[in-house]
Amino acid sequence: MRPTPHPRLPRTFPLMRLSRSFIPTLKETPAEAQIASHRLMLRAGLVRQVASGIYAWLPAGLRVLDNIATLVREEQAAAGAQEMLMPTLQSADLWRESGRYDAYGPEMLRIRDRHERDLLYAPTNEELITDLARQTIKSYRELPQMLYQIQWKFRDEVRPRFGVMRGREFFMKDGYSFDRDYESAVASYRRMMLSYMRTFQRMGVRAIPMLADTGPIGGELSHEFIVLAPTGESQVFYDSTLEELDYLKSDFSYENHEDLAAFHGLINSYYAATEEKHDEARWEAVPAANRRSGRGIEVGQIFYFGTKYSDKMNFRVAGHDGKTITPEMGSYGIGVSRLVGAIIEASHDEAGIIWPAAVAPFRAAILNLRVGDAGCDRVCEDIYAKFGGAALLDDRDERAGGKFADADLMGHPWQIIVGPRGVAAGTVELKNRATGTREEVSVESALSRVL
RNA sequence: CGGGGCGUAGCUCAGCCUGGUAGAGCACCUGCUUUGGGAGCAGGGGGCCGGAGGUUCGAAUCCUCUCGCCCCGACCA
Repeated sequence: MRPTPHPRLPRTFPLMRLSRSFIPTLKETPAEAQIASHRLMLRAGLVRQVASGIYAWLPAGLRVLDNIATLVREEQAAAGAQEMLMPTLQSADLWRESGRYDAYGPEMLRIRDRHERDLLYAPTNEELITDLARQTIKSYRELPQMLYQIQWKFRDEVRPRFGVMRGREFFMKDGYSFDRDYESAVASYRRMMLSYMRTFQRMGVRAIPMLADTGPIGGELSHEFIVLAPTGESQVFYDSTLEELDYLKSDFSYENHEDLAAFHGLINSYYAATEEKHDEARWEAVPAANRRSGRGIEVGQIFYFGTKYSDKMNFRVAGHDGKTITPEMGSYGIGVSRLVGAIIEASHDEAGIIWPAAVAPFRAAILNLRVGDAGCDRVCEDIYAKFGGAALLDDRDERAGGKFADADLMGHPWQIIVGPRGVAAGTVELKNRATGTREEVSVESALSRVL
């Protein structure tokens, strides 16, 4: 049988038979993992730690990473952002221009090549993107521009922890806007914010936008997007209405400035703040039933920073009247690898992960409870072929209990359980991981429910 | 970077105090029995006891140094 591409994945995977797969699940919890998502990622065979804060992504984990990245790409495209790819290793000279080479501190990983030139492993890319923009963009008529990449970054954290959520190497979408003036920059900012809300909603997590500290620039043009997780870096407070808003059904247009302003106003009309910006008086004004508080992990952040980099790096273009103007910039991040951990923190139980369908490595697991039984094998292969790579077939010569436990652990949204009893009756059992519901259904009905 | 802890089989750990040449459970391999929520019996493979140096007739065990990992704090896309 020829490999079939996963319908949603940019990568082509081979068919996934568990008996032939590299998905090393662990019955026991590795000693180094303390929190749920870290434990479950190791146990479900998604990642293996290579060094402190650095992980190898195994086949199932890579699928999740890809699914998240695909959702990000689709929503970035919808908002008009263009994807590109920047190098991880960069010359220190660019960073000396902005002054950040010295300002950044020991979190920046510095490297020296054979010619004794200073390099660094980029933790973010304002310098590089500004350099590319200034080489190319000469007129206000070439603005606005919205560019992004999804690339590995490195921050040499003093103390990496919580697995992939606070690692040193991380996979992140970083985007940058260039605009001719403040008004246009604000529209770019709001456009990204709307795109973020749609992106997170499609992933099956509710990331709450919170006003972040904007430093000397001020205004309401920096937000952090936070998912509740016990291991979060800050205490957060918000109005639960922010969990209910449906941005996918809303018809805010990316092109219409009034729509964008209305959207921004809607978000800011509900209370949401981290510990540092918490305001007791405003909190008291939130209806008691709507108050939500807890630890929160940041999965995205956006900010407008005006001409901070364009000015320092001498990025100028010709304006409408022929005079020189300095483009206004913003930057926009989504922690793709961090989201894998954050989603698990938000969606798991005693038995394992509960994947939201949009990011699950496999839509379903097909459990063959009696490998070698002609009927079971035939039904399983039939179902499996129809999934075209989107399902995982557990064809291992294992006991039923072990298959159930692994399927629960790996968190597939659906389990299609094929046993001799059902096969004789022409049915399979369909289990929903999230609700735990199991029902006897025909093969056709199982397929139509899951596919 | 301050404080604490841990490195022994793929995983979880015992052994270390009181030195005598390496263990358990799970996993893995073979056979038989079993077969719908991590089976049973029998047999088997697998460890430079993180690394280096020292003390000793003898070191997983004692001493020194070193590397790695984890936890608390400060920090944190």
